[in-house]
Amino acid sequence: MPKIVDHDQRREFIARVCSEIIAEQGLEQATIREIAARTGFSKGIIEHYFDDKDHVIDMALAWVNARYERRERRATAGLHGLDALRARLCCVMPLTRSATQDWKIRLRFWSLAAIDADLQGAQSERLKATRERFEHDIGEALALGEVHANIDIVTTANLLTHFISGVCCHALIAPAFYNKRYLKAVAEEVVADLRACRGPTLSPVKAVALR
Amino acid sequence: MPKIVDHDQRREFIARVCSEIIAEQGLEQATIREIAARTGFSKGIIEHYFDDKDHVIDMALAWVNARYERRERRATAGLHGLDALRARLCCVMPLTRSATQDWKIRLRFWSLAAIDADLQGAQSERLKATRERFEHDIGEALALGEVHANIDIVTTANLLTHFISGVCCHALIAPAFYNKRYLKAVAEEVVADLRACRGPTLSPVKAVALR
Amino acid sequence: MPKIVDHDQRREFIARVCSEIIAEQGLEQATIREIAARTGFSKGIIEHYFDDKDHVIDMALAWVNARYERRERRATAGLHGLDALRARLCCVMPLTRSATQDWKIRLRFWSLAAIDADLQGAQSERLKATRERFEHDIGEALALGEVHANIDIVTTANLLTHFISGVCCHALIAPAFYNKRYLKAVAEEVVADLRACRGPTLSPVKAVALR
Amino acid sequence: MPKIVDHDQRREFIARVCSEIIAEQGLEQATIREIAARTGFSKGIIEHYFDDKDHVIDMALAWVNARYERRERRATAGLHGLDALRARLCCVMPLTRSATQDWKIRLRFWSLAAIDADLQGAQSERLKATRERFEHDIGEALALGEVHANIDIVTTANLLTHFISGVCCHALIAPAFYNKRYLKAVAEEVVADLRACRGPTLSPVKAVALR
DNA sequence: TATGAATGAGTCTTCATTCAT
DNA sequence: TATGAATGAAGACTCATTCAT
Repeated sequence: MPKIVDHDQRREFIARVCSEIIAEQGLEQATIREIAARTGFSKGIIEHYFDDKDHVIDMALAWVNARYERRERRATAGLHGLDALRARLCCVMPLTRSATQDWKIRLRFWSLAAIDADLQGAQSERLKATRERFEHDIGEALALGEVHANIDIVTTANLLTHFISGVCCHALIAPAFYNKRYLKAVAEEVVADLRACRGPTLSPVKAVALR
Repeated sequence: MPKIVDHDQRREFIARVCSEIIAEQGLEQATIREIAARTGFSKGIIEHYFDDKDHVIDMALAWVNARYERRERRATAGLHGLDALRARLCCVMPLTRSATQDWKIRLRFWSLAAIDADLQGAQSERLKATRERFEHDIGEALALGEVHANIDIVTTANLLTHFISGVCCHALIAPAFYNKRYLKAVAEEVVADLRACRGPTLSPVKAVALR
Repeated sequence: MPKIVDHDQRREFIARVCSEIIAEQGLEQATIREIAARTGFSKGIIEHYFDDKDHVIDMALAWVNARYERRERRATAGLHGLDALRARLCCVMPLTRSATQDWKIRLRFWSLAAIDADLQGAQSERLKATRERFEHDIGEALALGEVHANIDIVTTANLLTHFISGVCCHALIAPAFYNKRYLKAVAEEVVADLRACRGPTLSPVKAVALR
Repeated sequence: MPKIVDHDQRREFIARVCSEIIAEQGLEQATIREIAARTGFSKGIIEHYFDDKDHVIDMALAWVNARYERRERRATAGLHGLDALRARLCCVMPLTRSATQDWKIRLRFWSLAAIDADLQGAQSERLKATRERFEHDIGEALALGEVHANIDIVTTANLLTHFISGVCCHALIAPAFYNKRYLKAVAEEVVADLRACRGPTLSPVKAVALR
């Protein structure tokens, strides 16, 4: 019998390494050669566990998504309403190495989906899922009386996703300016504004605190 | 006697064609061969006018930016305050073919800048310039008494850039959901909210109109 | 105590599967991987029973030849003279799935032997064996008085092999034109011509029947 | 201006070299690398003149066919009837280096067509063209009174192609036995038999001469 | 006996770049 | 000024083979 190898585990390892390459060096640098070099395997072994390169990339993307969801579940466990929302925002924002990697990868696939309609479905789904988690939190907040009774949950969640995506993108391309302190303050203010029943973002009048 | 050729004009032409390739087929498809094919020039001519491929890409990006600024100047000419802001928002949003191309290209370079610190400077600068134009509009709006006297101009402009970047990204990757009607409504509501002195986005209470 | 395995039986099985791959997909598709997949064995098992891939191919060819001879023996059992010859012709012609497979494989090895003198010996031998079986039939026909007394057995057999090889090749590459009906008619006419003591093929004068 | 290169001439050169590789080493050895090595060009230059490898192979095959037709036209120029037929037979048979190369290549493509219906069309056409040239010769022979008035031209030509293909195949795989002397004798006898109005092959009674 | 993990050579292809003309 | 001929490196992928278990 040959060496016993857990295929799923081995695939997950390779997918993880691949995701790191994508995050650090870009999708184009995630070549079979580079993946082999960083995993310590030979080139041929990649084909042994995957159908082809696309399969590796797909698995890498899936692994990143799974890691994110695991992290988010852990971060929001036991929390409800605006507390859960705050945790969720902090989890998605590039405040940790993992979350930053996520955004680097996400941005690359967004840029692909923007020019390839075939890829829009998956990204669209993920966007929708994020919005629905926000809706869930806001719905709970409404039930808990944390936000104004007339709040429009779906629209608020939608606007929230826009705002968060934007600030995260900006944090990636101008990290010196939109640093972690800034992101945390944004998250806090978003929640505070929702609590004050104004909207999913900062009030321009009292937003001085952010600067 | 050599043929008289307007270097700048020819470079601009090549840069424009290159930008179209990037927007339509992606940065990776913007090969010397493809650029030569679509310009009708020979391969050698490309590097005759440019140092190397990177130079062509850089010029293409510069050309796109220049085109955008020209378009924005024209759209906001003669306008002030919130009127100028509204025009500016509609100009940046992917409501036209040009603006959509801009975003496809922008997203690709954002995804590059996210993993390459050397590229962040330029993107950061452009982000700052956008914010400052928003600040300019809001400042005028303040002077005109269109917005609340206590508004924090810089922060408001910042948040506005986040929000707009996010909604535009989403419009690119889920164009069926975040379509032009949606974008226009968002622009209108943003301006209305500012006028109502609440913030750079929709009020969750009355946001029903968007759905 | 190791599992008891009939080596020869297993080798024959693998060789047979290999021959099917060659006939259906071509020699180049007869890879270790494909053989393993279609036998249900692991890749390693193949070389456990064979020295290397060439060995498998050789055995596959031998198996095909053995199958053919078995079939021919059965088809001609109890027959003599021109009756045996007719049966032999019908047996070698691509009238059945097996015989068609034989020719597909034969043609491939002919094309190899044509450029590799090392392979000509085996093919030459097989050609000679076929000719000798034809000689045997014609010799019997002569003894039975079925053909002209002055017939040159060796030459007639030789010409017969040429003719049959040619028509079979053509049937393989233009099966719509040279179909089974055509082949059967050819076989009948060949025998009839021999009986009429003219030669191993059709008389051009009365050959209308074939059309 | 770059070095002036006649593309067609360069392509023909490469195609010819490719056809030589196929004839000498086999279709599988006709790799880009080998073609580059034997032409003296770098690998990339092949792509410069051809779309891809298949294009090279196609051109090589076309070149071989064109060379054959040129040779046949030259060999039969000014000849008619059985004289033309004799010349044609001697031209197609592997009596020269070129004709032998033709058959090595032909055999390989026959072996491909045998398992790939998509390739049968072209081979079928070529077979038909050969048969029609034979028909033409026999038709002339008929008009000249060289053959029996009742001869069935189409069938005779068909049988002739079968016979010739067979003997040529055999000459390729058993060249020691079916050597040039043998082939020439076969050609002579075929013509003699036709003239004697028996059939497109040797009479078994007097065929002793061949041995 | 049997498995399949692992390797590395070889395939086609694409591409940026150099340079002679 | 302009062309495109030519090169070589790097990409994904396939495969026979070796070998530890």
